[in-house]
Amino acid sequence: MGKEAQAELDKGTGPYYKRLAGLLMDDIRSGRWAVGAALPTEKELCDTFQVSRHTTREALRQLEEKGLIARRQGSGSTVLATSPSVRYEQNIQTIEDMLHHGASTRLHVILAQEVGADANAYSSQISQLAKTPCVWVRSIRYPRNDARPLALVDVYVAVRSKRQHRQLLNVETAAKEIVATVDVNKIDRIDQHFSAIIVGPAEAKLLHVQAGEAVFQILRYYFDAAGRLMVVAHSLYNGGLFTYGSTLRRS
Amino acid sequence: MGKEAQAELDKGTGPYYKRLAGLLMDDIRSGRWAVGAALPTEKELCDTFQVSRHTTREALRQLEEKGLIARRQGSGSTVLATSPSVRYEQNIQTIEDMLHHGASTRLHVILAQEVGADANAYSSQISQLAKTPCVWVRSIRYPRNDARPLALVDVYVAVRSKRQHRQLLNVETAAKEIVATVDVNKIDRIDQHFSAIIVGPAEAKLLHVQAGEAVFQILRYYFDAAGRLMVVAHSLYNGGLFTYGSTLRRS
DNA sequence: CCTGTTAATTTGTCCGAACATATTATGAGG
DNA sequence: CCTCATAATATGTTCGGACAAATTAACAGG
Repeated sequence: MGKEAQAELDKGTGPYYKRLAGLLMDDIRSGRWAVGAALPTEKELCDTFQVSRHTTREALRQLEEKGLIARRQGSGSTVLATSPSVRYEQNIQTIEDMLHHGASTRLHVILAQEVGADANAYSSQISQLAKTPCVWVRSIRYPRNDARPLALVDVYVAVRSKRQHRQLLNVETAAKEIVATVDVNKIDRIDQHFSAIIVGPAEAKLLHVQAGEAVFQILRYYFDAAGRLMVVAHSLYNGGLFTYGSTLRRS
Repeated sequence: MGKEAQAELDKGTGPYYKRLAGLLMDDIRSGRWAVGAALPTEKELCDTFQVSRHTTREALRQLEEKGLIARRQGSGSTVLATSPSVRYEQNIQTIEDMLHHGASTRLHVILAQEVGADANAYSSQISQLAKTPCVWVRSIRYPRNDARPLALVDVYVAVRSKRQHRQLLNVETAAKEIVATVDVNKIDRIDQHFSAIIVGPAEAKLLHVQAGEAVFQILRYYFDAAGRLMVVAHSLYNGGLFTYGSTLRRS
């Protein structure tokens, strides 16, 4: 029985574990094992292909890295997908990096207060999803060497500690506290929504643009590893001064 | 000499290879080995920490996966970075996925022609960067069940084969050919630029919106694995009908 | 001094074995 | 029939050894 399988491996080129991984990928793609179904055990693969457990495990590791299978100690391996998902990744060191705000801009907090769940859609989402009080911090972002406002940023933070609460309500320390909350090391997932809208009169005044101008709106939801909504950030960028750029690389 | 190092390992908890990986990460972060410098060889690590080569290799594999070191057969391991870069990734199956255009929209090509390097900024970039002829395909994207145009899409394709050239210049087949060119399996990097602008009269007419409305502009550059610019796509979305959303996950 | 060959070094691949740990199946007892 | 302890199963961790393949260092010859 294992004779033919072993011959199959010998046909290929390169390391055995890669050949085995390739064969298993072909089998998965062709539907030999459905998504959710169990793969043969390591021992069975060893016997079938006449290779050591080390080689088998190395092959399975390849499949795992490609996101094709999941392995569970004591249980076995199951098929997750029939073809490797193509992933593009964004490399960032800080959230500020992502927003392209480094030392080149400065943030001026103009308002920091606690809001109820009925204040607006964002605060209600925070209150409902995070089940904590919500603090609203409004600030204006200016480019360095330019007096014209770059963006109006409304941040809604789910308060998780007394200290955080105190820092957020202080106009002097709110910005720093937000950056600490939206630390890359704490944030697991970011949902982003980009759109173009015509600015309303109130926001236009704050952005120093004429009502009826185009503004670039970014709405971001920050979640931690536990899936808890930490922060909602609503930014309105002066359309003429700002474009958002990002690079996605295949991983 | 190795006694203290071994004791260091025994202090921790969990598998040895993880402890060793942790110790090495600490050392790298603290600058014990500068970026670009060589790590101790596997044998040296084995002797120092009194573990088998398998354990050492597993630890080094962890560092490699985090992008902290590079390993080269015959040469050794060198430090790439002092701290793991935080990476957020976007999972997509097709580029259409990324654009949130599935079966829910249809594309109508209205123009397909070859353009010179002097036609506009995009075609000149194509011609200069890709050093090939450039075909310009203009199309309108409609939502299903809606006659109002969703977007005006100008695509500039670097022509790389006679067949591709023929397909692109045919209004019937251009769309399909573009999708084939911008296949996820061929595209290695995507540069994106988002902005909000006030639509000009010509584009407004095509989008069936009033001049002076806000439109959402996305400019995308698609590069293949060799770093060659394959396609430039310039999209103008009806601001009222479209928002672009994406989810970034930590990897 | 430069060059091409050889030897030493270093990581990559592969095998065999053993025990640890998590999960699942079994079965006795209520 | 349900529950809980036990056994069987499967992956995880770790050791030891051996050879392959790539790189680098040493060296002899021109």
